[in-house]
Amino acid sequence: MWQQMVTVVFVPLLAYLVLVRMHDRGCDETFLRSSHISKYYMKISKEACVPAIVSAIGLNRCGKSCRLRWTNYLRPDIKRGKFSLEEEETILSLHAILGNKWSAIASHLPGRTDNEIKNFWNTHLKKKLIQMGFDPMTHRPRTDFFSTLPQLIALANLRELILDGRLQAEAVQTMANGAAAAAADLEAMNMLGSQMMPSSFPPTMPCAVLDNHPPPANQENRECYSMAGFGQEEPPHPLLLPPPPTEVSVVNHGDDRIISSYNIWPELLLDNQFMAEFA
DNA sequence: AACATGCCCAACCGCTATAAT
DNA sequence: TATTATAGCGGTTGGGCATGT
Repeated sequence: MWQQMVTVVFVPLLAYLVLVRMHDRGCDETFLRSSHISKYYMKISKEACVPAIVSAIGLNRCGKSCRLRWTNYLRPDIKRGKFSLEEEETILSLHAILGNKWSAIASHLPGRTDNEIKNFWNTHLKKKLIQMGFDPMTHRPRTDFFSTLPQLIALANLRELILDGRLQAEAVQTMANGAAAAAADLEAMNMLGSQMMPSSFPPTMPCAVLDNHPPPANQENRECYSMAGFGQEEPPHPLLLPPPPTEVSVVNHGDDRIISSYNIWPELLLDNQFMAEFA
């Protein structure tokens, strides 16, 4: 009886005290990673023991704070360091499909927390996309005023040069033609943009639905953009687009004969609940 | 050296869903 | 069934640090 109590109650409690205390005093990461005691906390954290522990050791953390600190920082399987190119590409691809579903994205990146991915997105990837001229939410080329600002400034500078008479007549003619074409393109893009996404985005026009499951929002956007013929001349980087529906075949175990096949949105392939029902 | 600025990231906040009582 | 506690999630904040002036 006493032996059981010691094993079940006191050892995990002691382990957690040591873990938190040592970390709060700046214990090194190697200890946390190699230590087997952290696994006890994995068990007890699910059992509402945290508030008792918090009050017992006088930490300035509530249970919730402890849990967050564990999941986002102390957990031994957390991967540290910079994101690799592969991880970056994975995040971009998944974000195109899932949007700001950080936990869903994190589930496909072992060792990375949703918080870490969210921070990486907000501090790096989002800016990167904006600099590249893409809307970070839709992964589509931006059509708003600020995204075309550099081109507008270039046009304004060109006009100044022409008015100053600093350019040769022939060069002026060539550049002016190009500028006029660019301005027409810009105007067309902006007109289309204002028609497609005036105040409410994503657009609400009806789009294709497969197998009674609505397509992901980004896919819906893409369908609508595609129907409007938008962005067809300069397709965005493949990593920025959600992938098309995937064909899934149901095969007979006996003779490998294909019984039937379905088109399923990639987002649903990542959805365990849907796949369980599908199976 | 002192201050300003910008970046990074752990932690916090508020909300919803779920479990326990 | 109603209430309370906890877990999980996404958005946001603020402190520490590096760099620039």
